[in-house]
Amino acid sequence: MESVFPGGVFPAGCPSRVLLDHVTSKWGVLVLVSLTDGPQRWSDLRRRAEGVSEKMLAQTLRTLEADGLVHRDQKPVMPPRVDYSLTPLGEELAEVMVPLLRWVGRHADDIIGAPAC
Amino acid sequence: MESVFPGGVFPAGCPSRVLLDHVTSKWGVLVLVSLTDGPQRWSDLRRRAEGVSEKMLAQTLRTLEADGLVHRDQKPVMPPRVDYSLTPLGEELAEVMVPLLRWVGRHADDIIGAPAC
DNA sequence: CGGTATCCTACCTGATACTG
DNA sequence: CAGTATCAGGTAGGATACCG
Repeated sequence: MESVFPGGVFPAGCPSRVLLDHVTSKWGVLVLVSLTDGPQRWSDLRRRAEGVSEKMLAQTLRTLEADGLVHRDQKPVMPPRVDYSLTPLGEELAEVMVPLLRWVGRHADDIIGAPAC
Repeated sequence: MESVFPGGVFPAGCPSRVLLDHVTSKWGVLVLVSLTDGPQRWSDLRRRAEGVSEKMLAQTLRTLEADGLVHRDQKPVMPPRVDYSLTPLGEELAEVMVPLLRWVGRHADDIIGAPAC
């Protein structure tokens, strides 16, 4: 592979580092990829991103929403109904993220040494 | 995009989650991508993954080496010389990681709101 | 040069309770 | 249902000093 990031990857404190931290965060990855299956509700995401706490799901969604990657659609009904979905920008990101997740899924058992999953 | 991970992304506690945490860790990403430019020494990596502490660089390299993604080549000379490089598996991973980094680099300024970088 | 060892802090996590 | 608030506890990560 030819040189991709000559002279350092990203400067520290650079916007790229901040965005990278957002999208590669433990729950950011799982939420983004989960949303590739289409709009989902809070409770869907809690179930599909298994293990996420309410606190971290809220925090993650707020960050991704502020970054313009996730859209929050709240219906003014009772009981409340909120749908989360990828924005066009988020879809674009997901397209480069999914291959990474697929690769991890394919090789994880070999690399880590599957403790029954 | 069609359904990619129906019924949840990865089960919690699954090897995929562990490997995902390794390769999407703050410094894991930077080290892996930095090594796409070829073998590099400890001091190179410290400089190119700007901001990494010695502790975290050591920890990150040990994890990636244990996962078979990074190769450590120590020459028995004085002063010591150690070269780190990607294994074939690591190269494969880098190929799906680099598009993500490129995307982040392209959009970071728009999304985060560049504070002079 | 290429690391350990030590300490310390910040954030993540988990549990519980409460609200529109 | 879809969150927010609070607090205790653990762990990832950072700063510093030292070593072969």
